[in-house]
Amino acid sequence: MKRDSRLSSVLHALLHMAEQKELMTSEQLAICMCTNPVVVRRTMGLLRDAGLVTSARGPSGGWMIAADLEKVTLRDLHEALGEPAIFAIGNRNESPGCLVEQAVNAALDGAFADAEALLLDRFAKVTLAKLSADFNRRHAAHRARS
Amino acid sequence: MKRDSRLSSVLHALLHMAEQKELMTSEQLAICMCTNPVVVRRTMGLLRDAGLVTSARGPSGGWMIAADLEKVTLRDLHEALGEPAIFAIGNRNESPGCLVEQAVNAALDGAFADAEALLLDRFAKVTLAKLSADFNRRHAAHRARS
DNA sequence: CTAAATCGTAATAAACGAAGTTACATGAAG
DNA sequence: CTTCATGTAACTTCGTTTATTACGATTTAG
Repeated sequence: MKRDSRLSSVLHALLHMAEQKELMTSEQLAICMCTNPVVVRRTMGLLRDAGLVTSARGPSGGWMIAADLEKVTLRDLHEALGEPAIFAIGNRNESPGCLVEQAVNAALDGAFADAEALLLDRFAKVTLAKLSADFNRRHAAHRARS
Repeated sequence: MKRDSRLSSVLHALLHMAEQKELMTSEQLAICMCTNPVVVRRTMGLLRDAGLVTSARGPSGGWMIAADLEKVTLRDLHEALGEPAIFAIGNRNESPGCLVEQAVNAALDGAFADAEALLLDRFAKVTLAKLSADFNRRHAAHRARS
């Protein structure tokens, strides 16, 4: 099953943007996200709609973070992306009248709901600022080694 | 995103098999799983490899549950199906050398691992016997209403 | 005002995986 | 031996996601 890696991708982009604190074009972001400019605009456009970044057109245009790094969490990003489905496994739900199916669905749905709640809770606890700090820690360690 | 509903499907099939305690052919199971016989053999074959069901060829052949309903859990079924990916969201993991990516992955991986552990734990607590009992409860309630 | 750079977005193509289908081989029952 | 059912390989179909193309809209520089 193919995974949706947009959350991972926009995090990558946002941290890069946080580092250099300047406008970055879709083209530049496309390179660091291993994709192409149109896909970047499509994805970053969702973040813009959520007020997390701003975009500017024309020469010297590009993308910039518009929110407080301390306040933006992974959950905010997940929501900005349209809350894509979390699970790759799910119910069949093709015969809702079947009592067997109802019993099966009841058992599975409860477990999935709990796991989803846990995941979203974890997401809500990670801010961009924490990730940025983590990156800087790694960066310092990396420089110290070399 | 398209979901893998095989776990749901085989549960449906197994509960039907548990009800009638007789051999069921791939054709019969295909009908109650809303699919076709070849897909049933493919999927049930995985359960057979795990020792959960047996198959018999020839006239009067078919599929039968081979394990104790009290002992088989959803987790066993999940494993028998090859432990398919649980999450539809994941890391990009295309530039493992990038320190930004490492920071992002570390944050996401921890959250996913915990949610997965919770889900599998819940799966391990649901036996086929419990599901069957739940079905019978619903069945009784349904008959009482009509 | 014009030219160049950049985003915005629709339309289309390509890629991929899952499921469905066909075909035929294998084995068991009577 | 004939029939019925599974076993499995090969192929096709389908749906979704991502990539690409194309062009419009907007902004800056000179």
